[in-house]
Parts: sequence; structure tokens; C-alpha cells
Amino acid sequence: MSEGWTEERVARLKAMVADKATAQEIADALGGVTRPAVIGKCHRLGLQLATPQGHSNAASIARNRGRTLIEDGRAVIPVRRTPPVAKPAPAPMPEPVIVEPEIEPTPKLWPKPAGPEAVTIDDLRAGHCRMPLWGDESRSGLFCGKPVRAEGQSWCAACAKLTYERRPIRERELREMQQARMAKQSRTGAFA
DNA sequence: CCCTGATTCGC
DNA sequence: GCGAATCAGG
Repeated sequence: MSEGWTEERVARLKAMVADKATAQEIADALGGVTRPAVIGKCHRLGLQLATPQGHSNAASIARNRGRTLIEDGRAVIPVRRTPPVAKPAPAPMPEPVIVEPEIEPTPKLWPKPAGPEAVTIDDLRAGHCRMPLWGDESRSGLFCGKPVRAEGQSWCAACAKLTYERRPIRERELREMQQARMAKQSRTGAFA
């Protein structure tokens, strides 16, 4: 059932490569082949797929793979990347930018009781959860102050969860379903 | 995590 | 020759 790389399919492949289509797009369009298959075919044909962003030439690839590349008879030593030097820079950030949640915090759960980490706006630093602890009228002026989930974020795990209760949609699952469907089509040789 | 292309290597 | 597995970058 496998079509193999017929002249026509190779022609389509070439056309799409010339059109800067990605390997995935080409694989989807042709059907019956996977992305690595397309890449492998291009490689054997001597075709070069469009380079999306930064990285490009074989030299950088080889370097990145930790292999040595002979250039002009000399071995190119893999360049070591920025190493060890830890990053101290903890927390300047003078003016805390408070991003208001689009979704109102659930009234029932609001305001939160101030924990021991609670801080005033003057003591609010990067890494401090910026969730205000006051609900409406009773402005206590205290912020949650617990450690944020990750550097650069605004809320601690608890406050983040509290804020975004609603889960959007599992895009990952949708994608996987689509891919599974396409894979099945390919195997069966059946197309809608 | 997602995506990308490149290379390797058993088939 | 083929392409899945694996790799590395963004």
C-alpha cells in the first residue's frame, strides 16, 4: 500500500520545500509519511528545508551536537556555553507592576486571610506573591507575599489556582487526537 | 512544554 | 533507500 517516493510525490515535496513549507506540513500534505521521513528524504535529495529562525548551518549543528567538525583541516573545538557562574541578582524591581486578574476572585474565598508572609506594598519584592489580601472596602494594604511559582511570575501557587479556577481546554489532548486520527488514515490508506 | 530541522543507523 | 529514534536549538 505504500506509495513510496514516486516521481510525483518527490515533485510535490520539492515544490513545497521551495515554498518554505515545514517538514511537518509536507508530511501532512503528502500523507503516508512522517516528518522525519520527509526530512530524511530531503537530506538524501540534497534539499535544504527552510530554516525557521536562528540556527542554520551544519557547523552550528555539529558544534551543538558536541562533535568536532573539520574545517580547513582543523578541528573546530566545540564552544562552551555560559557556564557555572551562578546568578545572584535577586530582586531589584523597585516598582511592582500589579497585573489585575481578568477574572474576579471568587467572592466566597475572598479576601484571603493574611499569612505570616504578608507584606505591605513597600516591602513587596520580586518573588513575592502580589495577590492583594483585601477584598473590597476593608483595604488592609497587605499582599500575600508567599514565594511565586517561578521567577518573573506574580502569584504563588495557591493564589494562582484561586485566580484561574477555570481551565481553558486541553489543547494537548486535542492535538494528540488529531495526530492519532491522521496516523490511522495513513495506515489505512483511507482519506476522507 | 511545544515546535523546528539534522544526523545516525538498523532495516 | 528508507525512516524512526535521537539530538539540539528556539
